[in-house]
Amino acid sequence: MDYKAYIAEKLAVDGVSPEEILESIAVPPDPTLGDYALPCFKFAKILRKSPVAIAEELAKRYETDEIVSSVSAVNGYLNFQVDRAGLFKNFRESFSPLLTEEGEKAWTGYAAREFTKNSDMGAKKTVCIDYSSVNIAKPFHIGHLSTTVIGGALSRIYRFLGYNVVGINHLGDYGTQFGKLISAYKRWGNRADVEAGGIHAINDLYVRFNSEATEEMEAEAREYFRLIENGDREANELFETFKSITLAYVKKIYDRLHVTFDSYCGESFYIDKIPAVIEKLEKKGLLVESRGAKVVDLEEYGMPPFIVLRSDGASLYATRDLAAAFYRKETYDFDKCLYVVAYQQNLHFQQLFRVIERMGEPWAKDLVHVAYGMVSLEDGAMSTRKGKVVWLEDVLSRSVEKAAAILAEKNPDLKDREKVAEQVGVGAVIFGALYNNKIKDIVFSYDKALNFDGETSVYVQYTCARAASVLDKLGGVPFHSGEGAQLNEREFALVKALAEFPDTVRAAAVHYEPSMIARWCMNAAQLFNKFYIDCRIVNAETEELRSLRKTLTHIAFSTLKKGLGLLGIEVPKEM
RNA sequence: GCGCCGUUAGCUCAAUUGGAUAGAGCGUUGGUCUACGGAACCAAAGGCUAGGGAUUCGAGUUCCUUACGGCGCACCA
Repeated sequence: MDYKAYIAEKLAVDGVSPEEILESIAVPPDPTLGDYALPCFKFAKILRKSPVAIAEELAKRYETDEIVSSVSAVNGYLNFQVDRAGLFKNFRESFSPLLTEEGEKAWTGYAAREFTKNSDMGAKKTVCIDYSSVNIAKPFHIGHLSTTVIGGALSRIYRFLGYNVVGINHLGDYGTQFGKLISAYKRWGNRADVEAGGIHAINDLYVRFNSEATEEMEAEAREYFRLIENGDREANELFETFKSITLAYVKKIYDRLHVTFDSYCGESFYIDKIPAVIEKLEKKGLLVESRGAKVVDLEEYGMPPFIVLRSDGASLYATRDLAAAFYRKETYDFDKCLYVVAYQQNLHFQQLFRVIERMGEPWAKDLVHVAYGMVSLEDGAMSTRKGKVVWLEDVLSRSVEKAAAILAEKNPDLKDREKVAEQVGVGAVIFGALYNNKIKDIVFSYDKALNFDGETSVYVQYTCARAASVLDKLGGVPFHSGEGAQLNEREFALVKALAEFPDTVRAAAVHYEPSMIARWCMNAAQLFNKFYIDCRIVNAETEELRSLRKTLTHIAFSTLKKGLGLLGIEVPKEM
């Protein structure tokens, strides 16, 4: 039920289009004013009457019914009160798949009726999401968290909306740093140490190379990189070893964060696809020589030139991104391609998109840089070389340890304690990374990352555990039919918040902003707790009330669980 | 120097396309347990939305400007 559309349909203002009326309908800040409102100020000029008079006149003309129960004019606003029984009926109807099916099946049914129809989103459209994009031979530090969890959340959100999602991990697997690594390995490393020490042993070799490198060693590194490129067997075997160690390592982290990828095509994958792109650029006459390099001029956009080939003829990161964009368009025929990369690279992506636009590709408009803020430490920027770095695995394990300790104290008899500690501890880290607008910079501190108080996933999970516990006790109580329900303030507020779930999911997708879902979870959980404190559920005064509240509790539990699930956070039944 | 982004309560942050009295959490102070999980709930205090100007019936939100902070600006990724 779209209340705004329903209200707008019954309103007519001379000289104002129905669309404009619909667009103007808003939600009042204070629910006691009404559920929806039409500000009449902008009509004043057209009608040459005061907004107050217009609102009063419209109020007089509007006929209330079983859907909109009352209308009032207040200070130039036309306020509408929705009939509560009717609201509950609609609410119950839209969430009905959750009452008849279980688990994923229920949500498939829900998505089919809520998202797929009457919408230009979803259905059969493909969205590519480039995120996480780890570097081979480098451990996962706290700076990689945002792209991974934002990208992971967007993947789930778009999939829920009915899109075909292609998650791409654009591996950093190409460049002279791998020559350096091989050089360092040959100098100081051996197979046994690397296999035992894993990714950190490899990283140590790389760090050592950088701190001790001489002219001669640099030359050697360049030679090793050349060997990799030319297909030298030993060099490539070594590289593959480093790659497989890295992938096995990040896989464990991805499992804990609940993110998955459909493609691990990294930079090296695009090397042989570069010539075709260069040719295309040349055909369009876009490639010009400047200071020995081949560039695309972007002066008309007020941007520095986009360097395609270095003066020695080698490709750059940007070249590979260009080739990757074409490859993805050809392979997946995406409707949208997202790059979840820190705002540091704003200019790079603006340039990339403009170059593709200048090449005459209409899909240039479908490329989106989903930029997010940077992470620093309390004493300044992170630096791998100076050892000023926070590894994600340490953050996760400390958070899980803390969760385990609290569980041991609060719920010593809990079964699956380890599993629950993992869900709570990892959840808190993910939620912390997704709760604020993504563009905000983050100063990392363990205090904040491991915070379980206040606006955290732990609060939402606890809310769910309470709800689940109540639902257990309600066993055979049937769900409410939806007819003639009387709602008190607490119930009404909760219903309204839960009913906003689909709009929130859509908005999160439109704005590429998972925090909107995190905020929704928090708000809904708060309202559930208020409801829970004030309203008896198991021992409700009447059968009717008991089934009404069970229905509310069930939908609240399921939706909160789904909301957190979209963010990559699991919900234990008990904690 | 040029460009992009940010600045909201003591702290960390919210605030649909411009809408009514700018909201949460943490911290502080004071309350609520013989009802379903106190990791909870209720209440109080706390604001010239960085400064100035403009547009508008109306601006935290749009435009201009200043300050402060972050990021970027030719062969790194």
